Amino acid sequence: MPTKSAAQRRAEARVAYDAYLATCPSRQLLERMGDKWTTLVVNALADGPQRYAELARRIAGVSQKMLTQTLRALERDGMVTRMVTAAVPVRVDYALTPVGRDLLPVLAAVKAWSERHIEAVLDAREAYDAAQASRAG
Amino acid sequence: MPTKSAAQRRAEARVAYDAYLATCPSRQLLERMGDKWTTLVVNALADGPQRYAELARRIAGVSQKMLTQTLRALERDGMVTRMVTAAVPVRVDYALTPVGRDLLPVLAAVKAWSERHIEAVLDAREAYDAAQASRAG
DNA sequence: CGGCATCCACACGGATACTG
DNA sequence: CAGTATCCGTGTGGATGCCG
Repeated sequence: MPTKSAAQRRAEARVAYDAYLATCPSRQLLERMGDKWTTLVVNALADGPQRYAELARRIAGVSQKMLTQTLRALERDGMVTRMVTAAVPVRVDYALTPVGRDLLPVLAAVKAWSERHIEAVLDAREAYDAAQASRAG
Repeated sequence: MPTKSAAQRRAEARVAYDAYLATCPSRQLLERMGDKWTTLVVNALADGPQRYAELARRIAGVSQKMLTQTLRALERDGMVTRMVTAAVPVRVDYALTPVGRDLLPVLAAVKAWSERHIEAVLDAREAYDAAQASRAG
C-alpha cells in the first residue's frame, strides 16, 4: 500500500488541525465563549461580586448544574474568583478577576456589532426564508 | 391553588428568559459565533472570495456537512454571499458581505484578548488542576 | 445556601454513500 | 465540483434528588 486512502489522509488532517486548534489561544477563548452561559455570567458579574443565588436569579434560565459548571470553568481559567465564607448557611461570592474584567471590552465589541447590524441580519433572514419558501411551493 | 410551585415559577422564568434571549441582538450573534466553525469560516474568507473546495482545504478539520451548514447559516444572516457560476463542473464562490466583514474587528478583539492573557489562563488552569489533584490524593 | 450525583432526551456533528 | 441524504455515536444540558 504505497498510497494512503482519502479517508486516511482526511483523518490525519483532522488530527493535525485539532492539535492546532487545541493550542490556538483565540480558539480556547472562543470555546469558552461558545457555551451558552459563559458570557451571561461574565456580564452579570460586571456589576461587581455576587453570591451564587444572586447569579442564579439574574440569569433566570440557567440550571444550577450549568451555573456551577460555568463558574467552575471560569474559575479554573482564572477569570473568576470564588470566595467561601464559613457560616451557617454557607456564603459563596463570585467576582471577576482582572483577566475576566478584560473580557468586558470584547463583549462590548460583540454588542456593538449586534446593535449595528441586527436589522440587516433580520431582513436578510426574512428574505432568505421567503426565497426558500417560494422554491418549495 | 393560590400559590405556584417552585418548579412552575422556575419554568415560567425560563420561558420569559428564553424569549428575552431570543430577541437580544447580542445573543443572536453569540449563538452564531458559538458554533465550532463560524469563526473559522469568517476568518478564512477574510482574505477574499473563495471556492467551496478552497474553504474545505483551509479549514482542514471540517466535514462537508458542517461546512455547508455553516455557510448556509451565514448566508441566511446576510454575512456571506454565495455565487454560483454555471459551468461543468459547477463553480461556487463564497465571499463576506460588508456586514460579515464588520465581524473581523470583533474577532480581532477576541484574538487580542487571547494573546494578552493566554499565559495567565494556562497558569491558572495548571494551578487549579494541581489543587484539585492534591485534594483527591 | 450552595452544591454534587444521577438519569435521560435531544441536538450537534462526524462518516459514508449517492447526485446534478 | 459542490453538494444532499442518511445513519449513528457522543456531548450538552435540563430535571430531580440528596448532602454538608
